[in-house]
Amino acid sequence: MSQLHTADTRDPWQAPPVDDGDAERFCSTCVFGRVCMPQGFSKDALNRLHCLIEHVGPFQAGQTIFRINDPFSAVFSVRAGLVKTFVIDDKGREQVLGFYTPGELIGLDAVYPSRYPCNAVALDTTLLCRFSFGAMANLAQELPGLQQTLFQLMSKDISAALWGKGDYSAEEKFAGFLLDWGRRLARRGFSARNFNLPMARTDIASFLSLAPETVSRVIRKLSDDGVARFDRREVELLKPEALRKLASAIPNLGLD
Amino acid sequence: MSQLHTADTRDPWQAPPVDDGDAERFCSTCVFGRVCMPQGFSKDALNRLHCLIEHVGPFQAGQTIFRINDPFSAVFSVRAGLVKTFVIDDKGREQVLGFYTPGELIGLDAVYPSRYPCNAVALDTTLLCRFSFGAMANLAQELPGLQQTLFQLMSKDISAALWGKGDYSAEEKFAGFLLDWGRRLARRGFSARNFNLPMARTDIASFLSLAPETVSRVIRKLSDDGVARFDRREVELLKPEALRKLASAIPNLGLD
DNA sequence: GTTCCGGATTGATTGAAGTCAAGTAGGCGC
DNA sequence: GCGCCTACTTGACTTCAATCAATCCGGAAC
Repeated sequence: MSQLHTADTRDPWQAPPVDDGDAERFCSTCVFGRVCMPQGFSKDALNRLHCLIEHVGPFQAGQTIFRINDPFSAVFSVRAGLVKTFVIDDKGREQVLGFYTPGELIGLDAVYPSRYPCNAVALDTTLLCRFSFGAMANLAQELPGLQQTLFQLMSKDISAALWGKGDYSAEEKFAGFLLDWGRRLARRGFSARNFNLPMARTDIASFLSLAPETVSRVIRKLSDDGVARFDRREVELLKPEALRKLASAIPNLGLD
Repeated sequence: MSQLHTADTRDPWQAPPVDDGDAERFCSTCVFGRVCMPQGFSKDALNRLHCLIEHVGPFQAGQTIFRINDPFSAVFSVRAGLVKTFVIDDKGREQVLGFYTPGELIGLDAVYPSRYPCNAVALDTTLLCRFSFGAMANLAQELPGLQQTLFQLMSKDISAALWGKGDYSAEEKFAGFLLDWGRRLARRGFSARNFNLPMARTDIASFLSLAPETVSRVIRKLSDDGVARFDRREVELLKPEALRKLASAIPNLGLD
């Protein structure tokens, strides 16, 4: 593939590393923020750390970041955009495992089998930071803080994976999803009341193990009840308390 | 509480550390086996490692090992017996999160919040190894192999937590559960065809997000179809292939 | 503007599993 | 042995969400 394509269609993996001076803007909300940003680590360590981080992208909506069974070598932090991970079951139906918004980390579940256990695709124009896991682990050998960060991130992912286990009504699941999404955006300084649900209804439905029609009906019901206002993919939570009450059936498993 | 009770009712936490020379028997199947057993580590490291491992128990069936929100300091490896972890939702209903059979590790999901995110109780007379996580992490700082083991175990737990996510029929879920349980027993050298399901039907039901009645009916159906034979809690898989076909709907997410 | 298309919504019907209620069977203490 | 208690099973009925089928709507291309 030629390098002379437009920026939008070139192979995202071939994009040159960029230093666009946006560390403040992006890295401050990244889960690795405290690792990458110059505080607490020696200049030497930081230099080595920066050598093992690579900016990749942009990926356009629909482009694959990794495929199930690809050999594992790196985890990815979302800098901008949106990523979903999913598997395909034996009947060809897609099961969405997670959505990743800027600041969140993808791929820690691939460490053990040394292969990615799922597929990851961009749902929107997406920029990523690629962290070589082997190099990270080596560095963690010398930096207790980094080791601890990795342990914590992985531990958190266990709890996150357990989220929603149990049989809950469609309304409870969706309420929990809305609140969770708002909370994650709020971490980056956005409103937790007024936000965008940038993924397709079908993907939300798959993630919650519901039919798209059911999601539609739940949205209708929440609108009718005045609990939230939906306009296309925009959401405004009018009665967060009502949502919290609905979602309270779902245990939180140590997620903040 | 007096130390003069019978062995069976004394506080399990007060049991003195034992060196019953059973390392070969128990530790060889433990997930930490290669860590605890003298291979690849210096004598010094091993001594320090053994200092941070404590044998606890026996816990009798029904006894609590830790409670949700207890401050986290250690992970536990099951030496003998059976443990279940669970949370209680806001309506007082129990959601079982996992069962742990000898050789398996409990508590890695507690690292991040530094509190246990669930309860753990013994379902049978249970012996545990208690590993101080802080001490482990310190040691991992010097032993790359130990650090890698911890990363792998945590990564595996992420995939394990994701198991069964998706909407599957009661029969598919139960078939997957049977095969998974057999596989885990097989790791310890037991038969994967002929084994015991030592937990209550209610607990299996909760784990699979089914009603106990539904589990009963699925068992009945599998019996009628000649797929497996059930006698009380004993199981014999007569047509493992049929089970595998049923369970094939559930993606395996990198579990062996 | 008009057309086309895919995602989203709505309605009608079905079906799998939950609930409720009753009955059975082991295991244990006496 | 007997009774009791708990776990499990079975049957009848209900319900929530899936499925099937028909629109609807908004955005992109022309």
